[in-house]
Parts: sequence; structure tokens; C-alpha cells
Amino acid sequence: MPTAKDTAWEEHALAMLGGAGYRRGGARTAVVEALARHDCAVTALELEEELRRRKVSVGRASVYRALELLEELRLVQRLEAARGIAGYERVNPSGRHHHHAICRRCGRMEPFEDRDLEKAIERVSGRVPLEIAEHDVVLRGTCERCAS
Amino acid sequence: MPTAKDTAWEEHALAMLGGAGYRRGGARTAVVEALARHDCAVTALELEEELRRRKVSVGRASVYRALELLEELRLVQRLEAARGIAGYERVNPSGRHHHHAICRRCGRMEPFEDRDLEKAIERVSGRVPLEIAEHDVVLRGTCERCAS
DNA sequence: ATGACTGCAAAGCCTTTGCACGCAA
DNA sequence: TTGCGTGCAAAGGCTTTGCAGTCAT
Repeated sequence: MPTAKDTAWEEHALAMLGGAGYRRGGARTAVVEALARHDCAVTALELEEELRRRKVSVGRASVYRALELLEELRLVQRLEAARGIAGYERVNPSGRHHHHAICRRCGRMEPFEDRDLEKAIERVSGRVPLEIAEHDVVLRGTCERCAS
Repeated sequence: MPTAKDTAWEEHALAMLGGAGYRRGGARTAVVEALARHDCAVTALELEEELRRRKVSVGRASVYRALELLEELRLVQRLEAARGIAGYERVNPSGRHHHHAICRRCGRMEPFEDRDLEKAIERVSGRVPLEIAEHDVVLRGTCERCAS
């Protein structure tokens, strides 16, 4: 599941944390480093397990706290990965991002990008009585493997 | 919060339940009737409380079970109303539906519709390696009242 | 009559909180 | 040195499950 590590994002995130006056504790740094390895959504528990496997001991609460902070700073985006389970993925400073198609049978998550979709969302965001800062699109269906 | 009751949907839902071989127990009927009164997402706990206020005694578990069944039959759509809280809203048999802009400060939910957005989603759905059955768009930001 | 449906209470599960210790600055 | 950050364990809160009684068919 882990993909090429996004060092640029990692450095960006650490810099933003520092700039916002947060200290660089071991757990925080470890979570940022772990997130940098994932292109797509990961759950807090997956991150915890992954860190443990790599012998980086981080308390579960610290993982959640780090993710909460990163979300506040808009360095990661939270989304619902499965019924009642939060997934987190890094926010590319460039603004480029993807959305997800999720198989409701097996939970497999397929990322996709679409410019027209983004444009439509941009337009709608301007017509709504809120100052929109982010958005999220989820397509749900059945993947090939699970086709009934 | 409750709006004009959608009797058409209520009858449609009860008919579908019957057609699928499910009995018309008191709890199930009560949940369908309660959902018919809401245009936009309601949580299971809100429904339970609402029913209790109207002196319709329905166990919490039955509310959840009814919602789960209705979702399976595509009579209601589940969405994340707030962090870790599921919202449910009826699915209009005509296919017409709306999406939500949510204030991340106070949780206020503003529904909106947009044809271009729907079209873009339709196109994307065809390009993804899953058979897409439904979708969900969430815009997050700050509402006027909460504007920092 | 039969087993699907329901209610209650208990259990589950992800997530958050309390608290004392340790570490960054 | 100061108080932010961390880990552990316990508590929370929504949701699900077990089970015996009830009701629709």
C-alpha cells in the first residue's frame, strides 16, 4: 500500500508545524513521515500498525492527536474510508488532488481525478452560503472482483 | 427540522419492503414514516428521539436495523453528517437528489443541487473500474454565522 | 402456528480524554 | 527550567449483537 515517499510534502508539513509554533516531538514526526509514504487514504490504526512494524513506537493516542492537528492545519484531509472509519491523506500544497470510488462489498478504494468535476465543484462552491475550504467526492458501487 | 411529509416516498418504501418479502412491523413502519418527514439528513438518534417525543416507542436497535435495511434496498442513502456520525436521508425514486455543504464549526448542513456537477459525476462514473450505483459530494467550510 | 421483528441490555469498535512522565526549546 | 508532547489506560459515544418475548402473516 505504501507508495513512493513524498519528501516535499513531508518537509512542507514539518515546516508548517514549526511555523505554527508546534514542537517536533517524536510521535508527530513519525506520523508525518508515515503519511508521506501514502498517496491515498490510510486509517489511524493502519498508521499505528505500520509504525510498530517498523519498530517506531508511537502511542495510539498520539497518532490520533497528530492527525487531528494536521487536519486543522490543512496538511491532511480526513474522509470516511469505511462505515465509521476515518481515513486520512496528505494534502498536496499544489492543490492537486483526487477523489475516491469505493467498493461497497470489499471496501477497495480506487482514486481518480477529473478536471471537469473540479470545475463544477468550484462553481457550486461560489453559490453556496458558506466559505468553502475543501470538498470531497465519493462514488460507491461494486468493483470488478466483487461483481455480483 | 421536519419538513412536509413525502407521502409518495413513504408508500414507495413500504411497497418495496413488502415486495422484497419483509414484514411491516411497527418499528420499521415508524422509521419509514419518520424519514418521510425529512428532506435532508437525519441521524438515527434524532429519529429515535423524535419518535419518542411523538409517543411512538421504538427501540434504538430497531431504528438502526430499519435504517440498515432501507439502505440496502437503496431507499435511503447514508452519509457522514458529522465526525463519526451517520446521517440518513430518503432516496427519491425519481433520481433527483441534492448534496451538502457543511460548516465545520457548527455542523450546519446546507443542501444544494447542481446539474453540471451531476453530469460531471456521471461521466467520471463511466471511466472508473467499478459499477457505480451512487455518489456523494460534500463541501466543507465556514458558514456566515461562524465566519471567523 | 411459525419465524420474522422488536426491545432491552450488553458488547464492540473507533476515537478521545485524563494524567503523570519525558523531552524540545 | 517550563510546559508542550507522549504513552498508557480508561472513558466516551455511536452502532451492533444476543436473546427472549411478540406480532405479522
